[in-house]
Amino acid sequence: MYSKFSTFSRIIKMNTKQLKGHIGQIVTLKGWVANRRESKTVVFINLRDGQGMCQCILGLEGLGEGLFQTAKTLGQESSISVTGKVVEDTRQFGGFELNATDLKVYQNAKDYPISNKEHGIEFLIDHRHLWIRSRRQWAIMRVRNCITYAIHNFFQGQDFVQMDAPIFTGNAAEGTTDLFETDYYGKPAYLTQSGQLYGEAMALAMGKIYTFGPTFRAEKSKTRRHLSEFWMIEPEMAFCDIFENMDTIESFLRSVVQEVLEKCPDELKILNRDTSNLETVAKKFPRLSYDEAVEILKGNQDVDGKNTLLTIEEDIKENAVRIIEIEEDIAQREAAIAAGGMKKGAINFNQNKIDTLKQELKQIEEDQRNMPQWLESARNFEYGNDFGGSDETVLTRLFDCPIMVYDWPHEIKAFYMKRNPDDQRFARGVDVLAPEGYGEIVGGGERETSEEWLVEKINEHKLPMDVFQWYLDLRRYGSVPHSGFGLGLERLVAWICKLDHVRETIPFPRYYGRLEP
RNA sequence: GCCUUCAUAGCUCAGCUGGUUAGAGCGGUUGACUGUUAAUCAAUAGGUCCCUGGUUCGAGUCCAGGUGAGGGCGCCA
Repeated sequence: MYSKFSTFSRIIKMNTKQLKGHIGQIVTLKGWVANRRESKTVVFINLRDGQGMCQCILGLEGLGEGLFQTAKTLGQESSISVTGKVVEDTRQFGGFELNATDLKVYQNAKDYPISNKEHGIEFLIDHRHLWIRSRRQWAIMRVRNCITYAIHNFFQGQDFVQMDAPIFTGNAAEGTTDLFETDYYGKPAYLTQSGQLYGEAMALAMGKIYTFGPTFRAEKSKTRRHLSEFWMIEPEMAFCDIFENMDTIESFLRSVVQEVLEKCPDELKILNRDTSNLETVAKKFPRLSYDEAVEILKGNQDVDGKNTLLTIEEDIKENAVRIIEIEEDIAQREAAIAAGGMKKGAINFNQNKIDTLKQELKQIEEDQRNMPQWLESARNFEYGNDFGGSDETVLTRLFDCPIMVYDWPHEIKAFYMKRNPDDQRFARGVDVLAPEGYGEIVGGGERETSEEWLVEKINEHKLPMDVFQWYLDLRRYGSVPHSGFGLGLERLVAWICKLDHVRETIPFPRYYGRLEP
């Protein structure tokens, strides 16, 4: 309010999140036209400014003839500034609207490509630079931001030191996955697939550390769970065994989810997220050994009186019933439209309903094609193998919160995993599987401490010994029990927002075949 | 790499066992309407039916190959 220009002092610049407490005052909002409707003497504009939304009433009376005519021509996503009086209106998103007395147009945009109608994924991804402006994407990006903040919050609050691991690496560390090769001053270098080995070194320097950085994998995966470039959080803790590690993972995930629930209720509402499926993180996460998990997966052991295979079979039957329902619904609506005599508004409504139903139908039909294969895979699961994506979905079907699977056959885990001293068949790895079909969001474990064992494993995996000499130094000088894990940020965002694809969790996704925009 | 589904207007989709001039809704444009939430109502413009070849009197529709996309498996977070 401090201004030597008394004539300007009554006008306050602010964003749409700050309107509360300014009812009756004249304020200025700057933003973009998200939507516009008009009648003879009034134009309604949904103004978005990145913080939120506010409906602005641009009336002939308040603006005068000239500005009112301008307001009528504004296209979607025009950039404007509106001055007016703040009025409470509980019907509006945010609870307020602005009665305009002045309008400034930065640019009158024409033919904005993304309409309020539904679009296909290919079109939207091609327009990702604009798509991120839309309501749903706005909500996702804000949840992602909240999650990022909550992650730092958790670790910083527990005296972890954040470190940045190198992105260029000289060797394919774990040897398994396909890496992106680049030219590094004439030598081949690879984009990192994990900062873990460097994290271990840093943990022995700092006690507790976490990395938060990009990760690159050149896997030609075409699934809703994979990206070529994604962000991973990798904590590493000295003097920590697998059970303390699991305790940390559990309180970490619980803390992040609860912070999102607390800080992003509006965003989760926009996403139609049923938050009761997130509140379950308050419960103790079930911890299953690999052996137990296999028994449940194969249907030999029930959980709370429910059987995995029978439950999936029931899901398939329910889907079949739903398909018939949808087909009948569509047929009825199409017949009603074809019969004629329907008002245009009613036709429009039914047409939209048909579109939505068809979308749902496509999705269910796809599930129906895939689910029998999942059942087959679960039934024929061979003890000793790693779980596949579908096995994770089948296994987690019976749980409503994340579960932890630990003590895996050592042959299928990375060379640096510690053997269970009580049973040499197993390595002390742990995977966290999210509910609702999201699968593995965390992979981690306790690390091998013995130089001798590590050398044996490196040879067994046929990895080049020379590049691991620095890593073996960590076992030569003050080796201690230590553990850590890796969390896939995008998979966590996808689960918390309940998205059907990780590509919506990151501003500009990079995945097989996609490099633009 | 394997399996599977698909490609028609700017967008989302119909188009049946091959048959005259290619259909709807949304969006665009023009007009009507004091309060709308993807407003409503009327009029109007808008097409290389992904590409190449084949079958046929006749192909958006059938067949073969190609290209592009969605999804599942493998691999993984």
